[in-house]
Amino acid sequence: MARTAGSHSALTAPRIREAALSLFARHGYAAVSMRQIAAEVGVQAGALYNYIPDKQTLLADLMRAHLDDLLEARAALPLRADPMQALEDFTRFHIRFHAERPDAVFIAYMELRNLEPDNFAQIEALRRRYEDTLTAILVDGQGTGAVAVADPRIATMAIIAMLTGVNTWFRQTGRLSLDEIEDIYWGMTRRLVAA
Amino acid sequence: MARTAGSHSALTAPRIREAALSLFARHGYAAVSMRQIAAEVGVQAGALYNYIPDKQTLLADLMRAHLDDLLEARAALPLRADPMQALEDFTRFHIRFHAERPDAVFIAYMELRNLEPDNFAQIEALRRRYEDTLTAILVDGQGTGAVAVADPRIATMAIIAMLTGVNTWFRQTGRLSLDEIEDIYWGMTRRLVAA
DNA sequence: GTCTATAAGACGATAGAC
DNA sequence: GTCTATCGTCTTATAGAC
Repeated sequence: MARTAGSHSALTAPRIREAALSLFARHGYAAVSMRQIAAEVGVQAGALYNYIPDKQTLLADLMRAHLDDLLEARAALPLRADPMQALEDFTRFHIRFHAERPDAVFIAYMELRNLEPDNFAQIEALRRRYEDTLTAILVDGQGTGAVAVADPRIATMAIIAMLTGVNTWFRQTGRLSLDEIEDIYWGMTRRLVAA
Repeated sequence: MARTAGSHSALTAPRIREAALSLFARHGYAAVSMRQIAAEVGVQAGALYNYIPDKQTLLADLMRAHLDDLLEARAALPLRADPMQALEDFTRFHIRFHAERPDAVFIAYMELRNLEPDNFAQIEALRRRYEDTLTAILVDGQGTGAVAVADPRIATMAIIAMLTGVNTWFRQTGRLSLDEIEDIYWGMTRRLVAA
């Protein structure tokens, strides 16, 4: 990890973000020092300030980048016309996307309270936009009669909490593959909302 | 909040726990200083050490007390013989118990990573015992034919994540009462597992 | 662009007076 | 049982050499 002095900006910036993501997820934003991040990258603490204005901005940028990725990946997914097909696509996409980046997911949820008000409002707005894509599918399904839920907004929160919960126990080396997990959760989601 | 000197042990100990619970939930264990807790209680920082050996023990005790409460309250609930009735009781109990103590619930989940290994193992064992009471209901229901799930352990994690998720958005002043929320979630849980 | 050195202050925890 | 005072260490962030 030791580095020699010189110009490395193109490499150092993403390495700082990776180190911070991993350390924040493992120990929490408040418990991680700039010195720890610098040590992981292989520079001295002062050098970090060539890339980030301060620790708070680093955290907010990591969270914003994660939610931007999520919304972009979601938007790239073709939206099938049949509501139950659209819901299946959402379910599988959500599980897979979140399983692939557990550190970012963990931080985006756990460190909300460490955001200053402006940053908090921005991040929450992005999260809400993602939730709304699921609510839209459920409302559409109610229109066609394929979906029957007491309250689409509550069902949205329930489904997202259920699916994101996979991250609390999923390990690549576990007894179930991600494909199998997707199948099981799609089965539960389908029954949860089907008319 | 100012206090005069003297003997207050019977009052001070629970006040320290309440202050720590509230501050840890709001800002996170690592971000809260002993001086902040002391200020909330109305004593100087040094005085806290008449009641707690150190900050880590304070955190572990709060989490253990919460899970002990949870297991005790669950055990006090009569277990109805019919699996779907037992599941309804579990669903309503879980939502109500968790909605009544959001700070403790938040801490018990968010601060696991700040526990030293011994404390972590203890807390996780308690949590697992609680989860197992739900798995037992589902397995029982599979036996009678009332329940059909692909995997009782996965269904357990899915249901608990879904129900605990209420705490991320529920506010006493919101548009739905806790009774209404219980009804909606019981409807979703029932459909999720019903044969 | 990274280094060393440092400013200015907060941290957990303890000692001894009362 | 709580106070004041303090120890030794750590913190974020900056300044100036190279």
